[in-house]
Amino acid sequence: MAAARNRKTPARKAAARARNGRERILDAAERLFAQRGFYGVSLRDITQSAGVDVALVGYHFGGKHELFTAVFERRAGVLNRERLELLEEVRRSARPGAPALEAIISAFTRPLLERSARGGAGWKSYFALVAYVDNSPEFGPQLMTRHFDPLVERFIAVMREALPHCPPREIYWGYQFLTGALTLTFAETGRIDQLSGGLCRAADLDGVHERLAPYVAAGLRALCARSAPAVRPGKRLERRSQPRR
Amino acid sequence: MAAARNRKTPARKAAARARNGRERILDAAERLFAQRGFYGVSLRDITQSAGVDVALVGYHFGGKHELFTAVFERRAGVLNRERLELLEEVRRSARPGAPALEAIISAFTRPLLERSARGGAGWKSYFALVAYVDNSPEFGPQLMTRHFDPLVERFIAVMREALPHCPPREIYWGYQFLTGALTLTFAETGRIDQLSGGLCRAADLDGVHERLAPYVAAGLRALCARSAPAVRPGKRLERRSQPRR
DNA sequence: GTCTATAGCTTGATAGAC
DNA sequence: GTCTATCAAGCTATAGAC
Repeated sequence: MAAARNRKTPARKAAARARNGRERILDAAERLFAQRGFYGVSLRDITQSAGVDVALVGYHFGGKHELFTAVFERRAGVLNRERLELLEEVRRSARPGAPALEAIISAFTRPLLERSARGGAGWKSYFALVAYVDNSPEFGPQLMTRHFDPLVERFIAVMREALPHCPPREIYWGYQFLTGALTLTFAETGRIDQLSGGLCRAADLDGVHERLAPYVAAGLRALCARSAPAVRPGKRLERRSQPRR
Repeated sequence: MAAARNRKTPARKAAARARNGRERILDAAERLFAQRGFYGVSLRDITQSAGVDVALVGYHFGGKHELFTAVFERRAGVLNRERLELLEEVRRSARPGAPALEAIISAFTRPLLERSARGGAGWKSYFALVAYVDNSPEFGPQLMTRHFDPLVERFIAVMREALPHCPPREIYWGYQFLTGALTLTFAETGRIDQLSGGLCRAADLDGVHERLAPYVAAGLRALCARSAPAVRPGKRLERRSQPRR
């Protein structure tokens, strides 16, 4: 046990091989689930693509559902840690005031778009899978809620600081519109390429990143203004002064 | 042939039964495909739920893929006709100027949200199915493009009239964000209910309707302002005058 | 138009050898 | 940890009776 630290003992070799087998199944599953959803892929498709035997899925994960969950969980932690750090950084550098809405939204989206653009094929697939899950009545409520909502709550809390006079309800709606726009982007169906005659490319995630924050920030401000007209200092607010029609 | 107009001849009875069988398959397929996607549902699930035999699918539609397409096509026509009418109405009442952005967006979304809210269970399922298809790398590019993009092009053309100084590229991106927000809304996964602690309800489509147009309009204007700073009359535009940082 | 019956595959899971 | 072998169940599609 004390002998070789950096030589591959049989135990270490076995462990390495195990990790490889397991990871290769996860990689293949990630890619295929992202393309055709949970039911559109068989365990045989996955293990064949991974170059291992079907029975390994049972050994490593239990069953198909557990494999799906494992794929979804694998990258969620890394992602959320970074996003939380970024959020705290944005808060710190804005002190003692509240951060700008654009900075908050950018901290929310940048780690995702950055990885989808330059993190490699695995990350690209992962986000397409998130798009699938987020829009699925079957998996969305369970998986998104469990793995992303704790983080989302933090972001929304900071958004409320940035929009102190805005009813929280408006911020939740604004967040839902944001996440819808974001997940459709991740799906990268290429529809916008065709629609725009090549003027926009679905794969241009940098383009999305620079546009999404101003778009969403302006949208949120419009929702707030709509439900809580700005109170001008020095003038007491007049309620119910809107025209009837 | 000339005899009974309002009595059910054998031929009429058979035709009625046929339409019922066919329509019942379509209804059941619509509901189930919306819940679990194309691969998550078997023809047996569908025909059992419709109370007919599996073989009828082959007779009426050919195969599973054709059934899926038929479900998707069935309501697209009605929808697009109404939306086009609404768009023309909005244009007419704005003449000789261009319509307000909010009015254009509302004409785009209202027929959808209205039917999803009050059109019955079939329509509700249909829009959840659209959410599935729009986010699917497999079906989206084909079905959305074919059945909705011709209409979308009309809407975008009018948006360009409403934003004459905005680069078309920005309008396409703005549209993609709109459609992402809209389709996630249709999926009605209930995630926002839980996230907001009941403050917002996914099923509150009237709430979405009144918020989506101002949100998207403000977002679009922000995108335009960003790339083409407003030219104030009486002052020639200064290009590249933005601060470096 | 509708059903029965069935052909021919593929599916997820698992017992057991190595 | 990995594979071989096998299972019962479910799948789509279709030929043919009514």
